[in-house]
Amino acid sequence: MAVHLAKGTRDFLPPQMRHRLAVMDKVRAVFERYGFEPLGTPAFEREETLTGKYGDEGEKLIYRILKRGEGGREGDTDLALRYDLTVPLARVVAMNQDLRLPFKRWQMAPVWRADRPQRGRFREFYQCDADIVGTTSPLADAECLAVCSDSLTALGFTNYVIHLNDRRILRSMARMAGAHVRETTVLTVVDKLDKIGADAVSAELREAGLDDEGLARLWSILNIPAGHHDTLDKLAEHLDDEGRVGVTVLHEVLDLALAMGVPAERLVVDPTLARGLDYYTGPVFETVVTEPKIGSVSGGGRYDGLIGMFSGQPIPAVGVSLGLERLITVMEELGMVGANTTTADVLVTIHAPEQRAYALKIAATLRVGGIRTELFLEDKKLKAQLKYANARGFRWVAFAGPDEEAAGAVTLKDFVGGVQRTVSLQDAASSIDL
RNA sequence: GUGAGCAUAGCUCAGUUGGUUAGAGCGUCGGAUUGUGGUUCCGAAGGUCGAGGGUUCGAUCCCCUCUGUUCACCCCA
Repeated sequence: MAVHLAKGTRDFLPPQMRHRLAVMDKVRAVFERYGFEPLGTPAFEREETLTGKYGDEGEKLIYRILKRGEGGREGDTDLALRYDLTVPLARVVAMNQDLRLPFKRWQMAPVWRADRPQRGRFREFYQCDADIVGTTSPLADAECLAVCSDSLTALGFTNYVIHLNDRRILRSMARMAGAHVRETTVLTVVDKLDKIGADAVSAELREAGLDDEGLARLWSILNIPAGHHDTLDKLAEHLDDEGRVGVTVLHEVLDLALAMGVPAERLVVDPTLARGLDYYTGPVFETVVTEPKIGSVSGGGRYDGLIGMFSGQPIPAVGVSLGLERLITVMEELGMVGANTTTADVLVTIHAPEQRAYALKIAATLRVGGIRTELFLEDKKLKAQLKYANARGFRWVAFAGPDEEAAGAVTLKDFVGGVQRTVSLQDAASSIDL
């Protein structure tokens, strides 16, 4: 029994797989409702495609693939598993400059990260992405927020909040705190605010080299309560020119998202939201659910410089990514998962070896009639076959003994009402109402 | 990369202050007369008590190492 899964990976048995597919179907329906088109890319990319895009922390988590042959034995790598779906998209856009812009694509696929697994975190997980390439219009940013909100609503979530900020606001904020301190240091510490509290944040920042004046300026910004335009107005008073550009853009994105139907209480401007990925340049956002505490279920933002890293031609883009397993973990905890049902609706029994040919005919007839039909594959008593049907969650059982066969009929039993009736073979499919 | 906990049947867990045949519930399989499920009853299969080493007359139980796993930090979906 020394058989194990690779760390951070999982099998999905039929009940889980059904649920995953149902979730993906709902999200995909939302993506397509907004006009996003499907895209597929390889599981692995050339190493240099992925490196230098995610920042130091992210880069460490990239799975690299050894070279085939001699180089591999020496530890050389030249390929890497995709870390997200955004960088591969940027590569696709750079390689297909005849794409008509704006290009809107969705993609749902596994990505891999060499992380230490824990609750809601895996080494292989699915991202559900929707991105808009080729426009700087804040309409695109707002649409990503709307898609995110609609997806969560479609899945039945009611307790999520999308936190919105802007990379330029964050940069400006760090600058106001003290130009001599590294921006990322400030943002990393600030990001921990809700976890470790204000005092600990101050202590860490002072340790990082912030003086009292800088700290005071920083806190006057961080203490601005999360909200809507009021938050942005106050932010503008404390930031420099670049920060105010971010503020202006967020005013617009916020208005547009609300106009697109994102509920006001599900969207909030949050000056403390920082995002780690290097490639973001403008608005950034992250969705958290208030009930089970489990990181974020979705994240995204604008990355106007990424595609240019591949093609030299700067092409703006913005996108949102939903984490499938995060969504599912939350849904499971909240009891949002539906009942477990079999794939087929009807089980056709084989009454006795003499009726086997007739049973096959029944199954074939039902299938032609569009009914999802499973045939019992073993030689067992009717009782055992019914037990099987019940245990597996079939709603209907079809059986035919010598009497039915002689009459060209079939008996259909509905487990729900416990009633059964015998109908002609032609009428069988239409007699099953689900 | 850092820290802590856990590891007994397919699953969830008991248990032995170290002592002859390690238990339960659920699940699985079979049975309760002739062509009928869910409930009930009866029965069966299934464990080298994570792996290796040590202490001991004797270890599933104590010690060490390893592996797996969970949770937290970092970071993130």
